[in-house]
Amino acid sequence: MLETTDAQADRSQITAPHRELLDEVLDKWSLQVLEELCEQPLRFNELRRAIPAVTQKSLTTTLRRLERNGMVERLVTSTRPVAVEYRITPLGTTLQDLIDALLGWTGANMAKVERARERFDAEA
Amino acid sequence: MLETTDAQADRSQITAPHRELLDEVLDKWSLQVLEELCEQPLRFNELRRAIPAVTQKSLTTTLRRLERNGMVERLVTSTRPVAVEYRITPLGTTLQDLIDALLGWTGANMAKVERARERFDAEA
DNA sequence: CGGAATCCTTTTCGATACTG
DNA sequence: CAGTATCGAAAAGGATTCCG
Repeated sequence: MLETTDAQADRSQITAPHRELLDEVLDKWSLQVLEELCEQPLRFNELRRAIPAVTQKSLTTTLRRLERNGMVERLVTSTRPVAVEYRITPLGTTLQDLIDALLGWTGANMAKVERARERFDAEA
Repeated sequence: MLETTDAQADRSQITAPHRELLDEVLDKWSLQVLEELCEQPLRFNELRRAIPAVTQKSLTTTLRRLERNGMVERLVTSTRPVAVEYRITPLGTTLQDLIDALLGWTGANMAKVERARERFDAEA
């Protein structure tokens, strides 16, 4: 049978909200921010230093989105110059294994990918 | 000690090429294309129909990138109107478990994320 | 059928300046 | 310190037209 059963079909039946969530949580900067915060809570400028390539604007956007999605929480200490600490939430930690798996995958397959790229670029 | 050992540090020591690869392979359309091709080889217009929201331009770009990275292969049959079939490569299939895990994660946590969003939007 | 080429609109982005 | 506001440049995306 070529037709899938209902039980088989549900794997490809991913709804748009699910994909949008992955987009928000797995993008370039989110991934790096989550990596850092999984290790330890950090303040805004500590994150900037930990991820040198990120601009202040992008970091703000990324943190707001992660906060909105419940991945990180923002703790404000009302001292003289305010101190803002970002830390991973329990929900955020559920992503850690997946992120590790993704990074593990790149580590394991990067060489093959680069050879594929060379082949592709060569024939063009 | 706050300093990480060399052994601990390598988890966060992800190089830029690794992240770029994830960006190319996990983006919005790539994810859906890989899902489809993991199930069965498809032709260009079959993919368009399987992913109604994608434009011809975006699909072309996505397929070229996946092909360049060795995730899919492009098979041209020189019939009268050419037939082009796309199929997942062995390297591409190594991503399937990760994609399934990602989709599983969204399924398991989507409700929590939506509640987090409501809380966040409410206090704003 | 499977695109490439073009045009145009729309996000996105970095840089800069300013604020509590 | 931790942002917001603004502006211009750059990149991405959609619609349309054309081609082997």
